[in-house]
Amino acid sequence: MRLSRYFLPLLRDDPKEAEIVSHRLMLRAGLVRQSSAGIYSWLPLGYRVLRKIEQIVREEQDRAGAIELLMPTIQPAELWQESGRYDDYGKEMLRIEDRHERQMLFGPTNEELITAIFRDGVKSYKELPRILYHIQWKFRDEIRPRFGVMRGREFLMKDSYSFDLTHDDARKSYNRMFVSYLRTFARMGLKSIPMAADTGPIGGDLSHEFIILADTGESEVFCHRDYLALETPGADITYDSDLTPLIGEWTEKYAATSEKHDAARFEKDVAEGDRVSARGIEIGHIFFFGTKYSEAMGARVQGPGGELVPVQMGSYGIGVSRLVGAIIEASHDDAGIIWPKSVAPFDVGLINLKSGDADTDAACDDFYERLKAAGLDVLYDDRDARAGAKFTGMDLIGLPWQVIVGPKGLKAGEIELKERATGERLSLTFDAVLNRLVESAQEARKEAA
RNA sequence: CGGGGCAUGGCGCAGUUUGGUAGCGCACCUGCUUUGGGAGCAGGGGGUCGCAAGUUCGAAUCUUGCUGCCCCGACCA
Repeated sequence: MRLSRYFLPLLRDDPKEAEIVSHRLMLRAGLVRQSSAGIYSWLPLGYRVLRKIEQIVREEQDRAGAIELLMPTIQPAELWQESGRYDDYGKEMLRIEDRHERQMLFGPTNEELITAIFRDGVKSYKELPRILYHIQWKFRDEIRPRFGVMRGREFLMKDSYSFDLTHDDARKSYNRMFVSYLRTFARMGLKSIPMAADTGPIGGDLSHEFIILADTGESEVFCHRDYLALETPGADITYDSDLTPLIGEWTEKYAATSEKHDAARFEKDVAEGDRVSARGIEIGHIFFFGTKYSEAMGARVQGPGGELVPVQMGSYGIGVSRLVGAIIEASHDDAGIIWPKSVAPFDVGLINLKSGDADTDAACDDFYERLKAAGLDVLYDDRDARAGAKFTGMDLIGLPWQVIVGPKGLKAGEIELKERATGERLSLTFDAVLNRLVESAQEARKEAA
């Protein structure tokens, strides 16, 4: 993409409403614009990141055996009256009346709708287990939206729902999602820690929040230091195998959010030097809630003995749009964002240091085509702007690699390759730069596979 | 929802105390000179000062009401 033809409104100054770093950088780097409190438009660059994150989530859901579908944003009130949550949910639910004066709502979550779909489609235990998921916009009319997309009112969420015949089977589904979450976040360069959590209005008795540590996190969290060094399961994980030992490894030591925190136990079970108390950002939350909805809504199947039993259910959420902010919180410096390669909006930024100079233009145009032909996503800064402005802008938007082409280097047949994360700059030939970038892309693909 | 604050061009701000017809920096447009980490000079475009009512010869400025947004707290992917 040529920057001269792109839509990338950068801000030089910090907008005053943005308090935390991810929010500031998202506005400055032209990722989002606020529409109203807690509601954002995703500008082209931000939308690219959002889609990359969404795709990783999707791939790891699919790998874990979940099946994608798509439910609507607008739901009928009756379903929620069936489950009893129409009244329970309170003002956080945006209620809407259609032209026939029918009560509707903008879905804050989808347990009711998915339970209704499942109940109407599945009658036998032979069709279990199933995990269904979708990635769809949700609306929760938060009392106080803040922190940009981290606590918006409208947000993109991946929500999965598991259906099983028995409690034991349901636990297996829970474990699948547990492991897939570890992998999902690791692929985005995030070190997530599963923590015992409250179930809140979703209900149920088994729940983990997936937390990344960050000073700007909304909640206080406590855990054993060992979790920070635990290795994420690889792509070769077999979801059909017994995941219990793996789950054990990730849950045996102390880890809890403030709601579930037990200071006495923390001090007893964890040696002083191993105690981590920090702030954290919740990026995923999984629940097992048994028959809470299937009972209320009559989602029953026939078991092997012909008996009619309510299905055992769980639900599993990932805040996709929140992750954009969370990743920036975890990966930035004074100059701007540092995107992990897996979610970067473009693989590489190509900087023409002297637009208008025939030789430099020709070299850049040619290399731009070569990079694209090699399968790389390139943002080519071909604007007629000064070098300094281009450097600053490119650092701000945080693409993993920068290729810097100017008349001085060209005389020696060399261009520069700069790695955003380390700041390391190398003078290399065009071919060497191309090779390195292709290698980097291949490595990234290998990590994903 | 309780407490606090803000609203003036795309962004950041001054002007409001003491009413006189809107200004600065950046960004944007034109030209010239520049050109490897946010250039210089000159010229230029863009704002019914959040909305409404009131006071006044005259309101960004005073009064009243409303709205939007931000921050702290309780609640939440």
